[in-house]
Parts: sequence; structure tokens; C-alpha cells
Amino acid sequence: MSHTSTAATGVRQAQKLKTRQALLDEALTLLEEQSLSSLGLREVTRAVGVAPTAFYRHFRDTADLGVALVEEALGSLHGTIGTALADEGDAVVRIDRTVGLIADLVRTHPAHVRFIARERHGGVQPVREAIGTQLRLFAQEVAAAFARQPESRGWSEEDLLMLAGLYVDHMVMAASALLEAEGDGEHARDVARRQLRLVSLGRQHWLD
Amino acid sequence: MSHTSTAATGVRQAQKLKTRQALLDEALTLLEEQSLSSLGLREVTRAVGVAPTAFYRHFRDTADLGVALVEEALGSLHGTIGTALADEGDAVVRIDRTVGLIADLVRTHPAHVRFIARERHGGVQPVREAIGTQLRLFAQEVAAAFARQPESRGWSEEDLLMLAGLYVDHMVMAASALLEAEGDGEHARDVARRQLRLVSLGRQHWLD
DNA sequence: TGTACATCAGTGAACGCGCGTTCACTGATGTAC
DNA sequence: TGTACATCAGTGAACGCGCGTTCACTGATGTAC
Repeated sequence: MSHTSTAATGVRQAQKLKTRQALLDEALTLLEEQSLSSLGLREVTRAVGVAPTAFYRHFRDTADLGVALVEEALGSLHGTIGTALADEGDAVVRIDRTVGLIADLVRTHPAHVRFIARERHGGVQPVREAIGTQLRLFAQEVAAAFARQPESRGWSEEDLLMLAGLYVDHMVMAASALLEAEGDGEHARDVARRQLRLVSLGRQHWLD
Repeated sequence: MSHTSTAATGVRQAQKLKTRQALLDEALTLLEEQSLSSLGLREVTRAVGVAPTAFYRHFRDTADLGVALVEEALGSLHGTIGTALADEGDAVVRIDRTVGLIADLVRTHPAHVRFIARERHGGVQPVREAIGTQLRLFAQEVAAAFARQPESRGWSEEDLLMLAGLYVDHMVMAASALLEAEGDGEHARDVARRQLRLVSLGRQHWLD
């Protein structure tokens, strides 16, 4: 806790983190074809190549691991989408950039996206709650980004949150649709863009 | 197969249907707290009070039962929502009626709604596909209802489907939000109404 | 209506299997002096 | 730097349990004549 000791070698700690990450990675892979609700602790340790009991050094149970996966999947996203929405460009450009960002996310982290879509309404309460909390935070960031735009003059905070919720819900939907789309998902991206443009139009006329 | 024989007593068939329905009902109850992916055949038969092997007289496995639940949950909805949307009244009245209809559905059949929201992206492929098919049919009906309204003059079929998809997705979202809402869900209903009104505004200005 | 045979929804025993969890352990890493 | 002790990530055996599936069965219901 003092001077150099905290920054000591930490070989043990590094190895522990490596095992923990392997458990998270293999669990995510197994979750492509099942729900967290049916994921077995032994399945995960078998895939990693450690004894079943090693699991308990890192997580209390699979629900606990699920909560960690939520953090891994959504924790790093904060700021990203808000930036895409708030940056320069007109409405259409901003929407295209946002959909592009979602498509990138689906391409680089398909298993994380699937996990969030699947467990958002899934059978494991703590995980549902963790996802709900993250998405609510996310909607607040989107609302704050909107608030900074001139189009939002005259909007109540309540209405901004309503709009942000609509956006976040559709981002999750669009991501899930892209996952299921065969090929390059050109059609799915196009539908997502048109839907967001329609929402954007509604936004422009909300105070008429 | 001929004359009166098909309409014979059918005591046996009636009893079989009763057991089948009991299996579906108890499964749905068990699914309030877990995913289909982890639902056990023995759990279901135990809840009904029949031998585990009786299950096989009705379903091949729990995935098969899940597909039957999709039919039960969504099969009866055809026409209902389309009617609410197509009937007389201006946009706001139609939206209020639609949200009221969703709220009724959540109140009268909460477990069915939860099942659909949960398994739409769940870990059991045949069930995901069955839900996808039903919701796509549903979106087509909504698009057809929209097509009959004067507001849709000049709209392409593709755009009508895009709009209908937006509606259907938000109905599922709204239903799920209402399920999770504590109390009477007044706030959730209000948010759903405002979101649909904003979408409706976007629709009115789509061809500007 | 009565009888003889067929059907088939539900039974109950049995199986092998993988599960989550406990426990005392090992041996490499970390710490104090 | 060297030594003696503490920590703790990962082990491996063992447990009791519920799972899905098989099989031959029973007895009420249905059918043919």
C-alpha cells in the first residue's frame, strides 16, 4: 500500500487476470449458441483448460461472470456514440456516421453484441439489471449530446430522454438485425439509416 | 376418416389436448424466471404432475414446445393491431388506441409477452426463427394497414415496410418496458405514446 | 347392443452422464528482515 | 543478496443430484362386425 510495493512485479496478479480473461472469452464464445441461463461453469473451465474449481477464484457463479461481460461489452462504449451524434455535419451525415459505427461494432465484436441483445431481456436478473443500467446511462449521454445541438432548442429534458431512448433502442435493434443479416448486411444498414432519418424528421417537427 | 367417425366422442383426444395445454401453461410459468435454453423437460412434467416420459407424447423436446408457445403467444394477434391502426380517428387517437391495446395485452398475458421479448434474441434457434417469422408477418399486416391510409400516398412499398418494422419493434419494446415498470406503468405508457407520436410526425414529413 | 381386438396417452424403472460445490492440497510468487 | 515464512491461484478427488432418453407395460378409449 506504500512506496514501490504496489508497482511490484505482480507476476501472480498478471497470470490471474489472464485466466480471468480466458474465462470471459470462452464464455462469450459458448454464449453464441445458448443463453447465460443455461451456461455451465464446467463448460467454461473445460474450454479454457483449467480445473472447474478454478472458476471460483474469479467469479461466484455464471451470473457474476455475466455481469462482468456486460461491463466488458458496454463499458468501453461510453462517449463513442455520443461523439458521433454531437460532432459536426447535418442530420443525414450524423445518422450515416452512427449507423457506420454500429456496423463496425458488429463486425469487430459480434459476440459481445449478440450477448447484449440476448441477455437484455434474458433469464438472469442481475445481468438484465446491469444491461438496463448501462443502457440508461447511455441514453442519458445521448440526451446530453442532443441537448448541445441547436435543433433541441425549446425541448424539455423529459422529451430529450424520450428521444434518446428511442435512439438507443433502435441502435440495439439495428445491431441485432445486422448480426442476423446474411452477406454484408447492406439492406439492414439501409433500413436502419432510413428509420433513423424518419425519427430525425419527427424530431425536427416535434415543436411545430 | 369418413361420415360421423371424425366427429366421434373423442374423449381420448380431449384429454390429450388438456395435458398438452397443461404442459404449455406450466412451461410458460417456469419461463418467467429463466430462458427456454435452460428449461428442463422434467421440470415441466413435474409441475404438471405427469411422468417425464409423457412429455414425448406431445413434443420432441423443449425447443419444440417453445415453437408451440410462439404460436400461442403471437398467432392470435393477427388482425388485432392492424385494426387499431387502420380504424377511424386521427394519428394521435390511433396511437393512443394502439398503446392501450399493448397495455391490455401486457396486463392479460404478461408471461406470453415476456416469453416473446426474451426468446426473440434467445439461445434457441428454431424459436428465434418462429418469432422472427411471426413478427415479419405482423409487420406486413401493419404495412398493409398503413397503405390503406391517405397519409401513405406516394410511399414506396419498401418505405412502408421500413415504417412498419419501426412500429413493430417499438411495440415489442414498449410491451417489455411495461412488464418491467413498477406500479401501473403510467410513465412507460406515456413514453411509448410520445415515441410513437414522434415517429408519426416523421412519417408525415417523409416526402417533404 | 354386445363382443373381440386395436390403439395409444400416460407409467415407472433403469441407464449413464455431467452438473455445482466441498475440501484439503501444492507449489510458485510475494514479503519481511 | 539470502533466508524463512505467508499468500493464494490453480488442483484433483469426491459427493449427491437431477438430467434426457430407452423400454416394456397398462388400461381406458376407440373401432369393426
